[in-house]
Amino acid sequence: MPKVSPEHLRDRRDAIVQAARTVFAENGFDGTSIGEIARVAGTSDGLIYRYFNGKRELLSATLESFYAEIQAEIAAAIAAHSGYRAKLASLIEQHIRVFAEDPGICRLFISEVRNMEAYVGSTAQALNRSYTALLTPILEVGVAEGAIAADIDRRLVRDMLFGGIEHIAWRHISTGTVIDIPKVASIVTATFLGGLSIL
Amino acid sequence: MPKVSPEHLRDRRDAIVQAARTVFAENGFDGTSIGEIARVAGTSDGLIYRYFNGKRELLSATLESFYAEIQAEIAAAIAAHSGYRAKLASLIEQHIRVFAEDPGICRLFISEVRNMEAYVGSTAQALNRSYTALLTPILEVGVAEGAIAADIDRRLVRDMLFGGIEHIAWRHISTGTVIDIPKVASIVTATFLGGLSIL
Amino acid sequence: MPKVSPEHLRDRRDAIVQAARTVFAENGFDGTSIGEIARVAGTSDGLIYRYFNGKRELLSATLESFYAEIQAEIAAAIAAHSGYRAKLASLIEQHIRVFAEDPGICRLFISEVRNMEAYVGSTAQALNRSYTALLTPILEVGVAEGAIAADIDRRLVRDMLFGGIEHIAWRHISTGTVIDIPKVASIVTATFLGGLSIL
Amino acid sequence: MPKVSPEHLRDRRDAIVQAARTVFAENGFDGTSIGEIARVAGTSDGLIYRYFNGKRELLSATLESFYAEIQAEIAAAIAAHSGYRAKLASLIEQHIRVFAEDPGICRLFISEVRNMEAYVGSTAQALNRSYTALLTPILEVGVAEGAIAADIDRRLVRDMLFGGIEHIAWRHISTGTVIDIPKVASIVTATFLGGLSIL
DNA sequence: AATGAATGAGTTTTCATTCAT
DNA sequence: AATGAATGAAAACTCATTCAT
Repeated sequence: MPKVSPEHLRDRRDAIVQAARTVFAENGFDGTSIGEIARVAGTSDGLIYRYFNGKRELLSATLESFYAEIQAEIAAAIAAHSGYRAKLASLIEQHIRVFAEDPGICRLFISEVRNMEAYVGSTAQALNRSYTALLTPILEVGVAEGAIAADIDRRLVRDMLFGGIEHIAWRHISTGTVIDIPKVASIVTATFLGGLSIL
Repeated sequence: MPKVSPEHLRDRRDAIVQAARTVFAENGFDGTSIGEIARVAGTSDGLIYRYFNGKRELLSATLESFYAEIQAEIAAAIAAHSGYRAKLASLIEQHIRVFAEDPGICRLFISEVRNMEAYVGSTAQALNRSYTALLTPILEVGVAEGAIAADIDRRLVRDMLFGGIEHIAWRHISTGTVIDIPKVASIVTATFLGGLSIL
Repeated sequence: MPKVSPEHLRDRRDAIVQAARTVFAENGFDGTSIGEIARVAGTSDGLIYRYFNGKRELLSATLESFYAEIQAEIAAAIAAHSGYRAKLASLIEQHIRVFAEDPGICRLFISEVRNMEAYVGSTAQALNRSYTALLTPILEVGVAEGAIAADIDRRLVRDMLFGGIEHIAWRHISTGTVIDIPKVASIVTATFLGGLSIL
Repeated sequence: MPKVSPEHLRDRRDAIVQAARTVFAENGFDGTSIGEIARVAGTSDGLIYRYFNGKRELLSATLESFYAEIQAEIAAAIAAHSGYRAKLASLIEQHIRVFAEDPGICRLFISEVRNMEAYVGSTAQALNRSYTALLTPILEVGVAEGAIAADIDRRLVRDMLFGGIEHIAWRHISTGTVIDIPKVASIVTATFLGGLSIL
């Protein structure tokens, strides 16, 4: 008979992850101390080590939580549209929105995650793969529609698209200018639609 | 009559910058200690502070050295071609090459520099701006040729292009796969040529 | 239910302050390293920063502990006598005794505290003010008794008295000669009684 | 045949001492770096070590220069008056003036010199002794005049007088209030005249 | 004589992590 | 399960001093 209910444990864990997300986003990985996270989460330093095997693992969990949150959301948005063009437009707009609305995580991802010692094979990488893989079925629809060449390099497109958006978002974050999401989304969409099309 | 020849000073400085470039590239900014750089440069910790006002300034100098090295090179490559399409293809190929050939700096730039507290207005930003600005005149040629719409958002294109390439390069770096530069360059070029074209 | 008893915490803190008192007194503020204090206190460097926000604050705590110790003692001695002359004599003798018996702190106070960047408004200043203020009511008694002019500059007297004693004590400390407390006290007392008297 | 004239050497030395005086007075002993003194003196770090065997010795030279400057001055002022009372008044006023006009050195002396490891037997001590010894002949005049008891403890009086003035001056320095020299001097003088007198 | 580059020891401070309670 | 005291290993940075030039 556990003194503490599983729900309680789950809540504790969530509280820690939530706190970590806030603080990591604000100060970056190296700029964040476990103590600060504990303070924000309302727990003790030590407890964090019961739930996570160190700072790095907590970062993974943080990103996992972030991706879990956005991925379903974006998948739904894509599913709500039909046709290659509309789906692509939807993905681009949603993705820009995510970066624009949570610059902290955006920054965290850019500056820390890619750098993770063991990025290859890491949870973070898997999550990112899974996330960017949202693009693949859209491309398949495009191929099926005959709008895109069948032999297109899917991963290359993925990189171009997400990398481009990342830079755009980052520029706005770092200069502090507001991003006009629909407008930017439509330009990016048009560029890629044009670039990928079979003439 | 200086006691130590200017060449000597210059060499020392270069050695430090070179060492910093290596170590920063390997371990990132926070992951690098001045002591490690000193060790690699064959100097003492203290001396580094004679040449640079702290770690941050050393990072700036490192990036400066990197950009100085590549910028002229790429500018020359672009100048060697005429016509919007050829120039753009040249820029893209050269840029991919840079990232592919110096993954360490690539990673450093991605993971640290963007994050610099004072990125806006920093040396690093200025250098990067100056570097990516290589694209602008090419776009102007495209506009002049009537291939690109005159009201195109230059900065957006810049972000899309360099961001996309960064991601492509990063994927190869992080997965350890060799990048087929000419092939990737041609795909990227084709995509952008298509995407930017006035139909 | 704290994991560590409050007594333990208190003891730790006291041990650190005690150690600091010893080492500061021996080597002065700048001449003392946190590491040395930690060694003497039997703790680690890091722990000291849990109890005090840096070296300066530890110095404050050290002086606080010192003043707390002597002030009540001297106040009691003064209260035990009646009449302006007897009270003044008592204060002077006790003060000389303090300096003579704890030359280290005496030296610390003279050489470091006065110099504290933010002496004005600092804890140290407040403590010292509170301590030297022991003289004021005695002077009031003297005025009431008609022995001292009512318009006497109390602060000036305070400075003359405590400054004079400080020098006397210091000379003995620095030359290593034993101070004959009753004798010196009686001379100083006589001088001030004479000097302050209304003829 | 020296390339550099003795005058030049002397000037160099003086420039260094002068610079040291300024900087030490401003920042204290530990707060001053040789480099800073060299910068102010317009020389190199290394040269200072040709003239002085280290920082400590430079401090000694600095104080020596200071005392040499004021001692003759005060001695002259005393000699200009006759009679025990007038001479004492003159000494007190001049001494207060010195402290009030050069708070930096005052602070330096208080905070650093007394603390010198080898204070006893040090140059600094000798200088201070020689300086405060200006009081002794005045007391002898007082004894000769029958105004002061012959068996008075000269050193005790010395300490009381100079210590008292030091505190008064320090209070004004640290609180930033202007000291009314003639007024303070007259009060101090009156107090000591009263206190030392044979009734 | 003069320089100032070079050293390297020393300092304060921070923090991930552990573990007794 | 939870705490938070305790550790100890860095790490950035400073500076007195030396010495080649």
